Amino acid sequence: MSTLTPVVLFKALADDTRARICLLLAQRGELCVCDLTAALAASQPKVSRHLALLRSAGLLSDRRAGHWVYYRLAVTLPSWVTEVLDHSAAGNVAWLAESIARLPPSGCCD
Amino acid sequence: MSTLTPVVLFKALADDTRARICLLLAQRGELCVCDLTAALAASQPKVSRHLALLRSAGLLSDRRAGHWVYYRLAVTLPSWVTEVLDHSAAGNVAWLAESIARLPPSGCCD
DNA sequence: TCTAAATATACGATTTACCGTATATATGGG
DNA sequence: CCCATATATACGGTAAATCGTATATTTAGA
Repeated sequence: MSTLTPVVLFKALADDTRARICLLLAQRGELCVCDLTAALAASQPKVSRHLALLRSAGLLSDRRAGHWVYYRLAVTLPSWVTEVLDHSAAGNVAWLAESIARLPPSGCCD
Repeated sequence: MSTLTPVVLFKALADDTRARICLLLAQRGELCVCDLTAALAASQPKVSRHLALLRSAGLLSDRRAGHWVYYRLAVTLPSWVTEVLDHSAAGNVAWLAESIARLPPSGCCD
């Protein structure tokens, strides 16, 4: 796990899929892979690959519950990272809404 | 000039040279190309190329004064972008200090 | 223990990003 | 005008990122 310098963070977020995942999680707290796959309208391997990258960058943590794996922002995140994510999410509500609209109303795993 | 979505911003910052330029400017306000070249210990074409990229992304504005060209963060920046830059600069003082240390004490153009 | 569903990884192929070097442009002074 | 300085751009070449497709892994339940 490398140190979370500005460049490391920005590289991690420098992709549409990953930026949306992180801002969605900043807003929603926790989502499972199938929710994210739906929200992003992307293929499952694509989403998984990007989740793995974010996880190994130290940005996300995962939790398995039965068939499903839930992702959230890592709790140990430096405060400046949290600020970056929160302000980015707050300042781009319309942009994020495109993905939120595709989220199953009450989660995909009912 | 494209719209400044999260990904566009993060891509712009996803490079050591560009991240340092932007955070230096967030902290210092205005710097000329030769100052930046010194601070980053990088070649002049390299710095110029990255400055051009940041300028055409709408992040920076430039001002010519005689031989020198001064760069600063664009004044029209959305507030969430300013927040991202300010928090990143504030949360990475030690990382930024490596570059600050190379800045000529009173600017390169005396 | 066999199967189906959810998620993760592997592998090439293609695109994109970055760099060094060379060259162009602009500015002010002699 | 011509020259020196500061800055910008052009051109390949190389490295890195991303993707689609195929396959592996994990889990719960019949």
